[in-house]
This record gives sequence, structure tokens and C-alpha cells, in this order.
Amino acid sequence: MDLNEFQLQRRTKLERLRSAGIDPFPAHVEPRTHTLAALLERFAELAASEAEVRTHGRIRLRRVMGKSSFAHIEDESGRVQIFLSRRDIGEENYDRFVETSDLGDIISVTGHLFHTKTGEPTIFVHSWTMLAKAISPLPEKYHGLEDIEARLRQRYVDLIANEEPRRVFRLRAALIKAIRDFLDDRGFLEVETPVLHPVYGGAAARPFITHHNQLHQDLYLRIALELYLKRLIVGGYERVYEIGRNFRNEGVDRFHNPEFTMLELYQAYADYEDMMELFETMLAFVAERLYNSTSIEYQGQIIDLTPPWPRITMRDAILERTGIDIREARTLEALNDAVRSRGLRLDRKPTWAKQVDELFSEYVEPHLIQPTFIIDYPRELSPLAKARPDDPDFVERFEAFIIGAEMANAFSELNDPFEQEQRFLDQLQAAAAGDEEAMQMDVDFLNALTYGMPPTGGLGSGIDRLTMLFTNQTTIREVILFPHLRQSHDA
RNA sequence: GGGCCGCUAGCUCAACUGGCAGAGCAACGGACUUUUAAUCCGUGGGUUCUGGGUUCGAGUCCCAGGCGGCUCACCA
Repeated sequence: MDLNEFQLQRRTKLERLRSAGIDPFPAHVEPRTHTLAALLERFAELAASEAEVRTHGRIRLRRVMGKSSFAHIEDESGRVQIFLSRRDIGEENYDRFVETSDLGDIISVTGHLFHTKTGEPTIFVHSWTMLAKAISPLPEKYHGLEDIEARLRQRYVDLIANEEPRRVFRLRAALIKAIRDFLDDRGFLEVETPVLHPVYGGAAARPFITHHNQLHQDLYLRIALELYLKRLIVGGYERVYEIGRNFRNEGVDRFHNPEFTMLELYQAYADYEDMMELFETMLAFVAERLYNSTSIEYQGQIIDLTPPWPRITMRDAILERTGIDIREARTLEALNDAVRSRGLRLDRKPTWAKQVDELFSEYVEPHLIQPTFIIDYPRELSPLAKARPDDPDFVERFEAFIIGAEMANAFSELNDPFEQEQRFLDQLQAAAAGDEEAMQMDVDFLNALTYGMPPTGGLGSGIDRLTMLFTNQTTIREVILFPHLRQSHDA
């Protein structure tokens, strides 16, 4: 380790402790009688009895004033002031505090509780010990750590210095627990399926490739959970879900990280309408759990998650925003003509369905701030979804949008093995034509369907984006503890 | 990947059209037994992201590269 000036100073203090026979990283810790929050909660009672308490924490503020000192120590639960007096604690103990402790050190104190004359609840320290000497200095006590790159590369420092990320990641955990509770109560079984896939599928995305040395086999990190969960529906579990990491070899931006957490769930004897009911109910449940309300605030706007949410067909949504009826303009040429005649600016896509998707992304999606279900997608975009009986160019699929971002994707699952085979063949053709995100043929999945999969509704939802919504964050990296960054040269 | 912007002390930030690299916090030394981002006096601390170039002189201008942010493209 190369130590800078500050670290060398602290190491000298550490050595001073050692030569006084004190281990700056002791193996044994006397258990605390209270966390800091618990001390504050029971302060009146504890102060009145003058009971001796023991508690631990990191020194966050330190004010040495000659023969007495104040400091604030912090643990996960909170922050409390401590007071040390040279007369009361003993010269050796006191001087050791002044000479060897620093901001950032983790210490243990015993003492009784009292109010200072300004009324602050304070621990009157009887004794203190070092639990872990901090060698590196903390960021500035008032501004904390603000440099975004430093915050992400050294999240541990960010979490010490800044309250906001601590709040966000507690809420993230509460959100995931709320989802589990909701699904468990509805009779869903939580399962775990492979991360390493011999064939990737279930989504349109490019995979990460890895290799099993012993088996001489290339494997893909999963891009979706879908195809294994549906195998379980074939197997007879009627309600399954998995919350797990997906990996997609795509760009990184404020809505995308190469690895991200996905919820997927499948329910037998259900369709996409049931999935809409489930999703809107689930998010309202989460909001109630986290905020005691089905309305939440996001970036200054009130987002009302109260069910039911509006359902708009993709056709109507596009018609409303652009005046183009995709049921009229049914070919790529006709669609391009319509786009051109209205003077809309749009990238050219190779197929009708992709052009429809482009039109939607460009002109509709950014406007979907309040929760909205967009339903009935072009079949080509959805190779795993069941076609609408009344119009087989469209499928029974919806995506849920909130704050202009896709929060869920769901369909009535295609369970006809022959049609599924044809859809895979269409994908292979697209791949041959240069579509890098086209799906692979999954022969074993087709085999599973030949044993009969009940009519099933399936839904996927990005946990990271839900967390953004529920923690009022504008970028995904603020809701992922260690988001992906390019390798730094000083790392 | 393209465009634009940024990178200065441990942290938060200054430094005019090129002219001695600074402040606050933190640190170190001193004063101080009820402070609250303690206060007061003093001191030290720099690969100005890296490497080239222009210039008497570069944090500042030019070229190349690194990392980050925003944005466009792709994706959830």
C-alpha cells in the first residue's frame, strides 16, 4: 500500500496504540447494551437511572477543547454525542483519546447518559476503546463526498459520508421484500433457475459469453429468466417467480446497466389481463408498504399508482400522438409514407413492426408519466407471446410505463409448440438478415411445450427501475450498489 | 460508438484575455472543562488526469490518450 501524508500520520497513531499495549483492531468486542438509536429512544429512563451503557460507532465529528472533548459517533441506527472529561475519565485515557483517535475511527464507549446545558442528549464517557483504527481520512464533514465517480467507485466511502444512498438502498431492500410478500401471499413459489445458459433466449438482447473449461462448452450469461420459468409451469407449478440478475451486452446509460435485477413471474390459467391486474395491484401494495399511500412523489410530480391504470392499445396510443393508424398503414412502405407525409422525424427501420416500435418509442413513450398499460403489440416484436384471435398480426402483450420508462413487460404466453417453432424460425431468419438481437432456437424449450403448458400469463419487471421510481432517483447507478464503470487506471 | 462538457491539496471548490497555484474543511503545533460544521493563533501539504507540442513562460493554448457526466444511437 502506498500511504499518503494523512495515512502515514494515522499509522503512526496506530503504532503508538500498539506500543501502549493496545490492539487497534481487537479480536474481541464487548457486546453493546444499546444501539445509538435505542439509547435515544430510552434516553429519559436511562439518564434518570444513570445506568452504565456500552455502545459502538464511528467518530464523525470531534471537538477537543483542552481538558474536555465532544465527539459524535454514528452507527447504522443513528448518531449520538459523547463527552469526555479529563478529570472524570482519567488523564491517561483522556490523553489517549486526544492523541490517537481520528475522525473515522470506530470506537466503543461506556458511560451514562445526560443532557448538556444546551439540551443535547449525550453520553458521559467513563471509558473508551479502539475497535478499528481508520487509516484513510473521511471526506469533508459538511459537503460529504460529491464527486460522482468517486462515489460509485468507492461506494463504501459514499455510504459512510452520505445519508441519501443509505436511504435508497434500505428502500430498495424494503421494495423487494414487499414484492416477495405480495407474491408469496398470492401463492407464488419462489424458484432459482440457471444463470449459465447453453442457449440464450427470452428477450431481444446480445449476451455475454463465457466458457466452461472442463466441458469445453461455451455458455451465455442469461439475458432473461423466461424460458426456464415456463418449463416449471409445464412441470406443474402453477405460480412461480424469480428475482435475479440478468446480463445484457448492451450500452450503459441512466436506464441501463450491463447486469440488472429482474422479476419474472408466471401464472397458469391466466392471461395478460390477469397480469395487468396483478402488476397494478402489486405496485399499489408496494407504495402502501413504503409510503402508506398509493400516490408517490417523483421529481416533483405526483405519480398516482391507484388501480386500475388506463389501458391503451399501441394502435390508439400512436394514433393519438401522431395521427398515424398502424392498422391502416399495414406495410413498411405505407407506414413510411404516413411518417413522411406528416413530416415526422424518425430513424428508418428494416421492418414494419420495428418501425411501429420506433414510432411508439419516439412519440408516445416519453409522454407516459402516469402509470399506463400499452397493450397489443405487433407479433414480430414478441416471439413468445400468443397472437390475438381477432387479429393475428398483434399479440396479447402489454408493457407498463411510468415516468416515461418501461416498468413491466407481459403477455399471454404462447403455448402452441408448432407456432413457437415457427416464431423461432422467423427469428433465425431475422438473425441471418443481420438482427444481432434475434432469439436463438431453443429446442429443449420446444420439447417442453410438446408436453403441454397450460394457458399462462407471464410478466417481467425491472427491479432497478422500480427502485428508481420509489426512491426518486433519475439514474440507475444510484439504485445499484456497485454499478458498472470502466476500469480506472489508478484502481 | 458520435457530439458537447468536465478532471486543480485527503474532501468541497477558486485561480480574468497565458504571468509567483489559492481558500474552507481535514491534518500538524499551540490556547481552551458544556461544544454543536466549536472557536482563536500558527504551520505544513500539489504528477493541476496522462503523454507530447507551441511559448521567454502553460492549470489556462494545440495534438493524442484515460476516466467521468450530459446527450444521440441500441437496449429493459
